[in-house]
Amino acid sequence: MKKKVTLKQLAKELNLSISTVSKSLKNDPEISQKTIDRVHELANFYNYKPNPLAVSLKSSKTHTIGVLLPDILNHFFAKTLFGIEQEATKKGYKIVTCITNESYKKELEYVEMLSFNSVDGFIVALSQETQVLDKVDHFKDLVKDNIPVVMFDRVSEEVSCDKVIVDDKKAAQTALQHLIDTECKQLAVISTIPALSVGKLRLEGVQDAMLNQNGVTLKELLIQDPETAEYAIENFLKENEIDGVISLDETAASITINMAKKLGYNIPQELSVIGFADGLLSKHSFPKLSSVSQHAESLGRIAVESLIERLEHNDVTKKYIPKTEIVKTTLIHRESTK
Amino acid sequence: MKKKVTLKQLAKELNLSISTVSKSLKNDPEISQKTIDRVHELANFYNYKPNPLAVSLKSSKTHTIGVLLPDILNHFFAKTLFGIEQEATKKGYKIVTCITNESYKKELEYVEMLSFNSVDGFIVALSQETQVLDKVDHFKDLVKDNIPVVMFDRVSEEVSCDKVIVDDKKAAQTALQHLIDTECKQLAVISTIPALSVGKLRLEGVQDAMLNQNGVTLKELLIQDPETAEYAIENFLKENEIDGVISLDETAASITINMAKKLGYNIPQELSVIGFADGLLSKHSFPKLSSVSQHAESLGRIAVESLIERLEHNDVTKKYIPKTEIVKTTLIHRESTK
DNA sequence: ATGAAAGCGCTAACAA
DNA sequence: TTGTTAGCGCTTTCAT
Repeated sequence: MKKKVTLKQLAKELNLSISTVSKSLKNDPEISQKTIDRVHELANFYNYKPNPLAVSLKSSKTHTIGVLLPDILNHFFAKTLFGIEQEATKKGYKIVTCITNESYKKELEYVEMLSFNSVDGFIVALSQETQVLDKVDHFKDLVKDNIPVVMFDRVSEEVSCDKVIVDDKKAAQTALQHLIDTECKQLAVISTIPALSVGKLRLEGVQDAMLNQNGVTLKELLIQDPETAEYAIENFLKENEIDGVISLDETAASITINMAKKLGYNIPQELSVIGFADGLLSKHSFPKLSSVSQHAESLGRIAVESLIERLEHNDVTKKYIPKTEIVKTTLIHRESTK
Repeated sequence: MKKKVTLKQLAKELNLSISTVSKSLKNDPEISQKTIDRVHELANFYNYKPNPLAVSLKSSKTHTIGVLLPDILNHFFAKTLFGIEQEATKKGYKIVTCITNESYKKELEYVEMLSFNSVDGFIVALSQETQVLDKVDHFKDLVKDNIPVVMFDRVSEEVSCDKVIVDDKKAAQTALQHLIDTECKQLAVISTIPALSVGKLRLEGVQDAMLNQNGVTLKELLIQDPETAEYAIENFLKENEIDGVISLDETAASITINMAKKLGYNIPQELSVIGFADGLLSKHSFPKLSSVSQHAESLGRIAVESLIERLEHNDVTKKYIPKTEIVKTTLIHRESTK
């Protein structure tokens, strides 16, 4: 850690007291312009910057945000992190990034570690295990202690905090409708994330969209263990006559395309595929995947905005009313649908 | 930021002085066992944890590492971050992640921002712009100020610090040899990263490997602007008779496979493709890409180990001798080569 | 065996 | 207009 000029040294060199220097640096009107100028000159000369540790210790603010991500190798969360980092930097905040690796225990540990004087607030996407076990007391505690939390994408109903989500249900409906509009009749929905909140919502959306359809059938393939996805999808395609697939996650989408090609399907003429994907796979698959974009970067940006809003303008006298922002999805028509 | 029990409060409740409590918590032998026990009991009861800000202010150590990454959307760096985060957490360090977005200016700003009392050391992969401009004074300054820096993957010769790299040159040779061993005669090397240090090394490796070959030809396609890659590669494949491609980066590899299929090539029977790739694309392409794995996670882990070694055991009396670790690559034979 | 006091660098109420 | 002082929470030296 680099040691630098302190107020003390400036004060000594200028024959002033520390507090005068401190005030001058803030252009306090009770200091004479002449002194202010002298101080600024020397401060610039030494490239003085206040020691953030001391400022934090004094003010009980770290200007740091704790970011909890389930999986950085997932392109969606990588994009999200990108958005978070950009926006946080722009607003003068640092971020401490923690990767929970889908583990409840790690998530808990990180929250405990950071909540003690390390960060001003949290931005979180819940780990899979946390969602499955539905144990969110660690976040409830934060809220109780008045530490702002913003959840995004993978959220929990039970925690009363700001949330930023995508309208997964509606997006799934739109995607399914797109298949139907392009003359697909024998549909299938494939998911490798049936346990996640977003996975459930998307599935619901698909099921809802089927309610008012005539002459269209829907089969479901829900895969619990992603390791077995390739095998499961290949078999599924062999054993069922399908002309349109909606994949609820990027892995499912990518494997579906590849297996379909392997089995000799012509895409999209014989089989349309549409997927939820914000990643590279949709762009680099062949044919390129038509997909529902979740605007990951925006999600991250908005999460930061909400958090900083709470951090800097939270009126303690008022009742805390959590708000949920819903980011619109976009249907991107590429080459895998008609 | 959560406020918690302080030494002061414990001291008051126990009718002891602050310093006695502090010492007890450290099991200082000059304190009676009885007192030590009393203190520990109350401390546990309140789940006391020392305020990291105060400790840092006092010790001039933050136990935080600044991580500078050019691009988090690049799967290689995401993996690298994963390794860094894991190892750092294991060793009790936090990381502050900054994404330079391949920009020299952002890199410079981040270094300035973090080097003042925010982090103990840096782990860096240089931004593309920094490498192109070859402006690395900001890192030289850090080294001069005795702030440990570890560079990985994208490194600079001019900065005398620890480095962790992959033997890109040798890896490229091995990859090319693999093509030759499997009867490819009309080779091509394709790159979308000719400006990066790693891009250059890999190209050199390929060129070197050609020196002793008979009856084998090599064509080169170096693409400066990734946006044009698709078009460039498609044309290149149309206009040249090629039976083996080595792609120096994942984008090139993925596009090559897709364009080749589009043009009706049978992979790997008519055209073998091997690439540098640590990402999803190699696993999700079809056929699956044979590739050189760079062991991104290990790279990250080793970088953290080196840095912490410097941080905690650096003997200031000794001369600083920077060391470079070379991580072995592995050839992963999947389906795109014979 | 325990405690007082100084100091890390800063802010801010109060004094001069 | 400038300076003194106390305090944020902790460590550590030096009394007691």
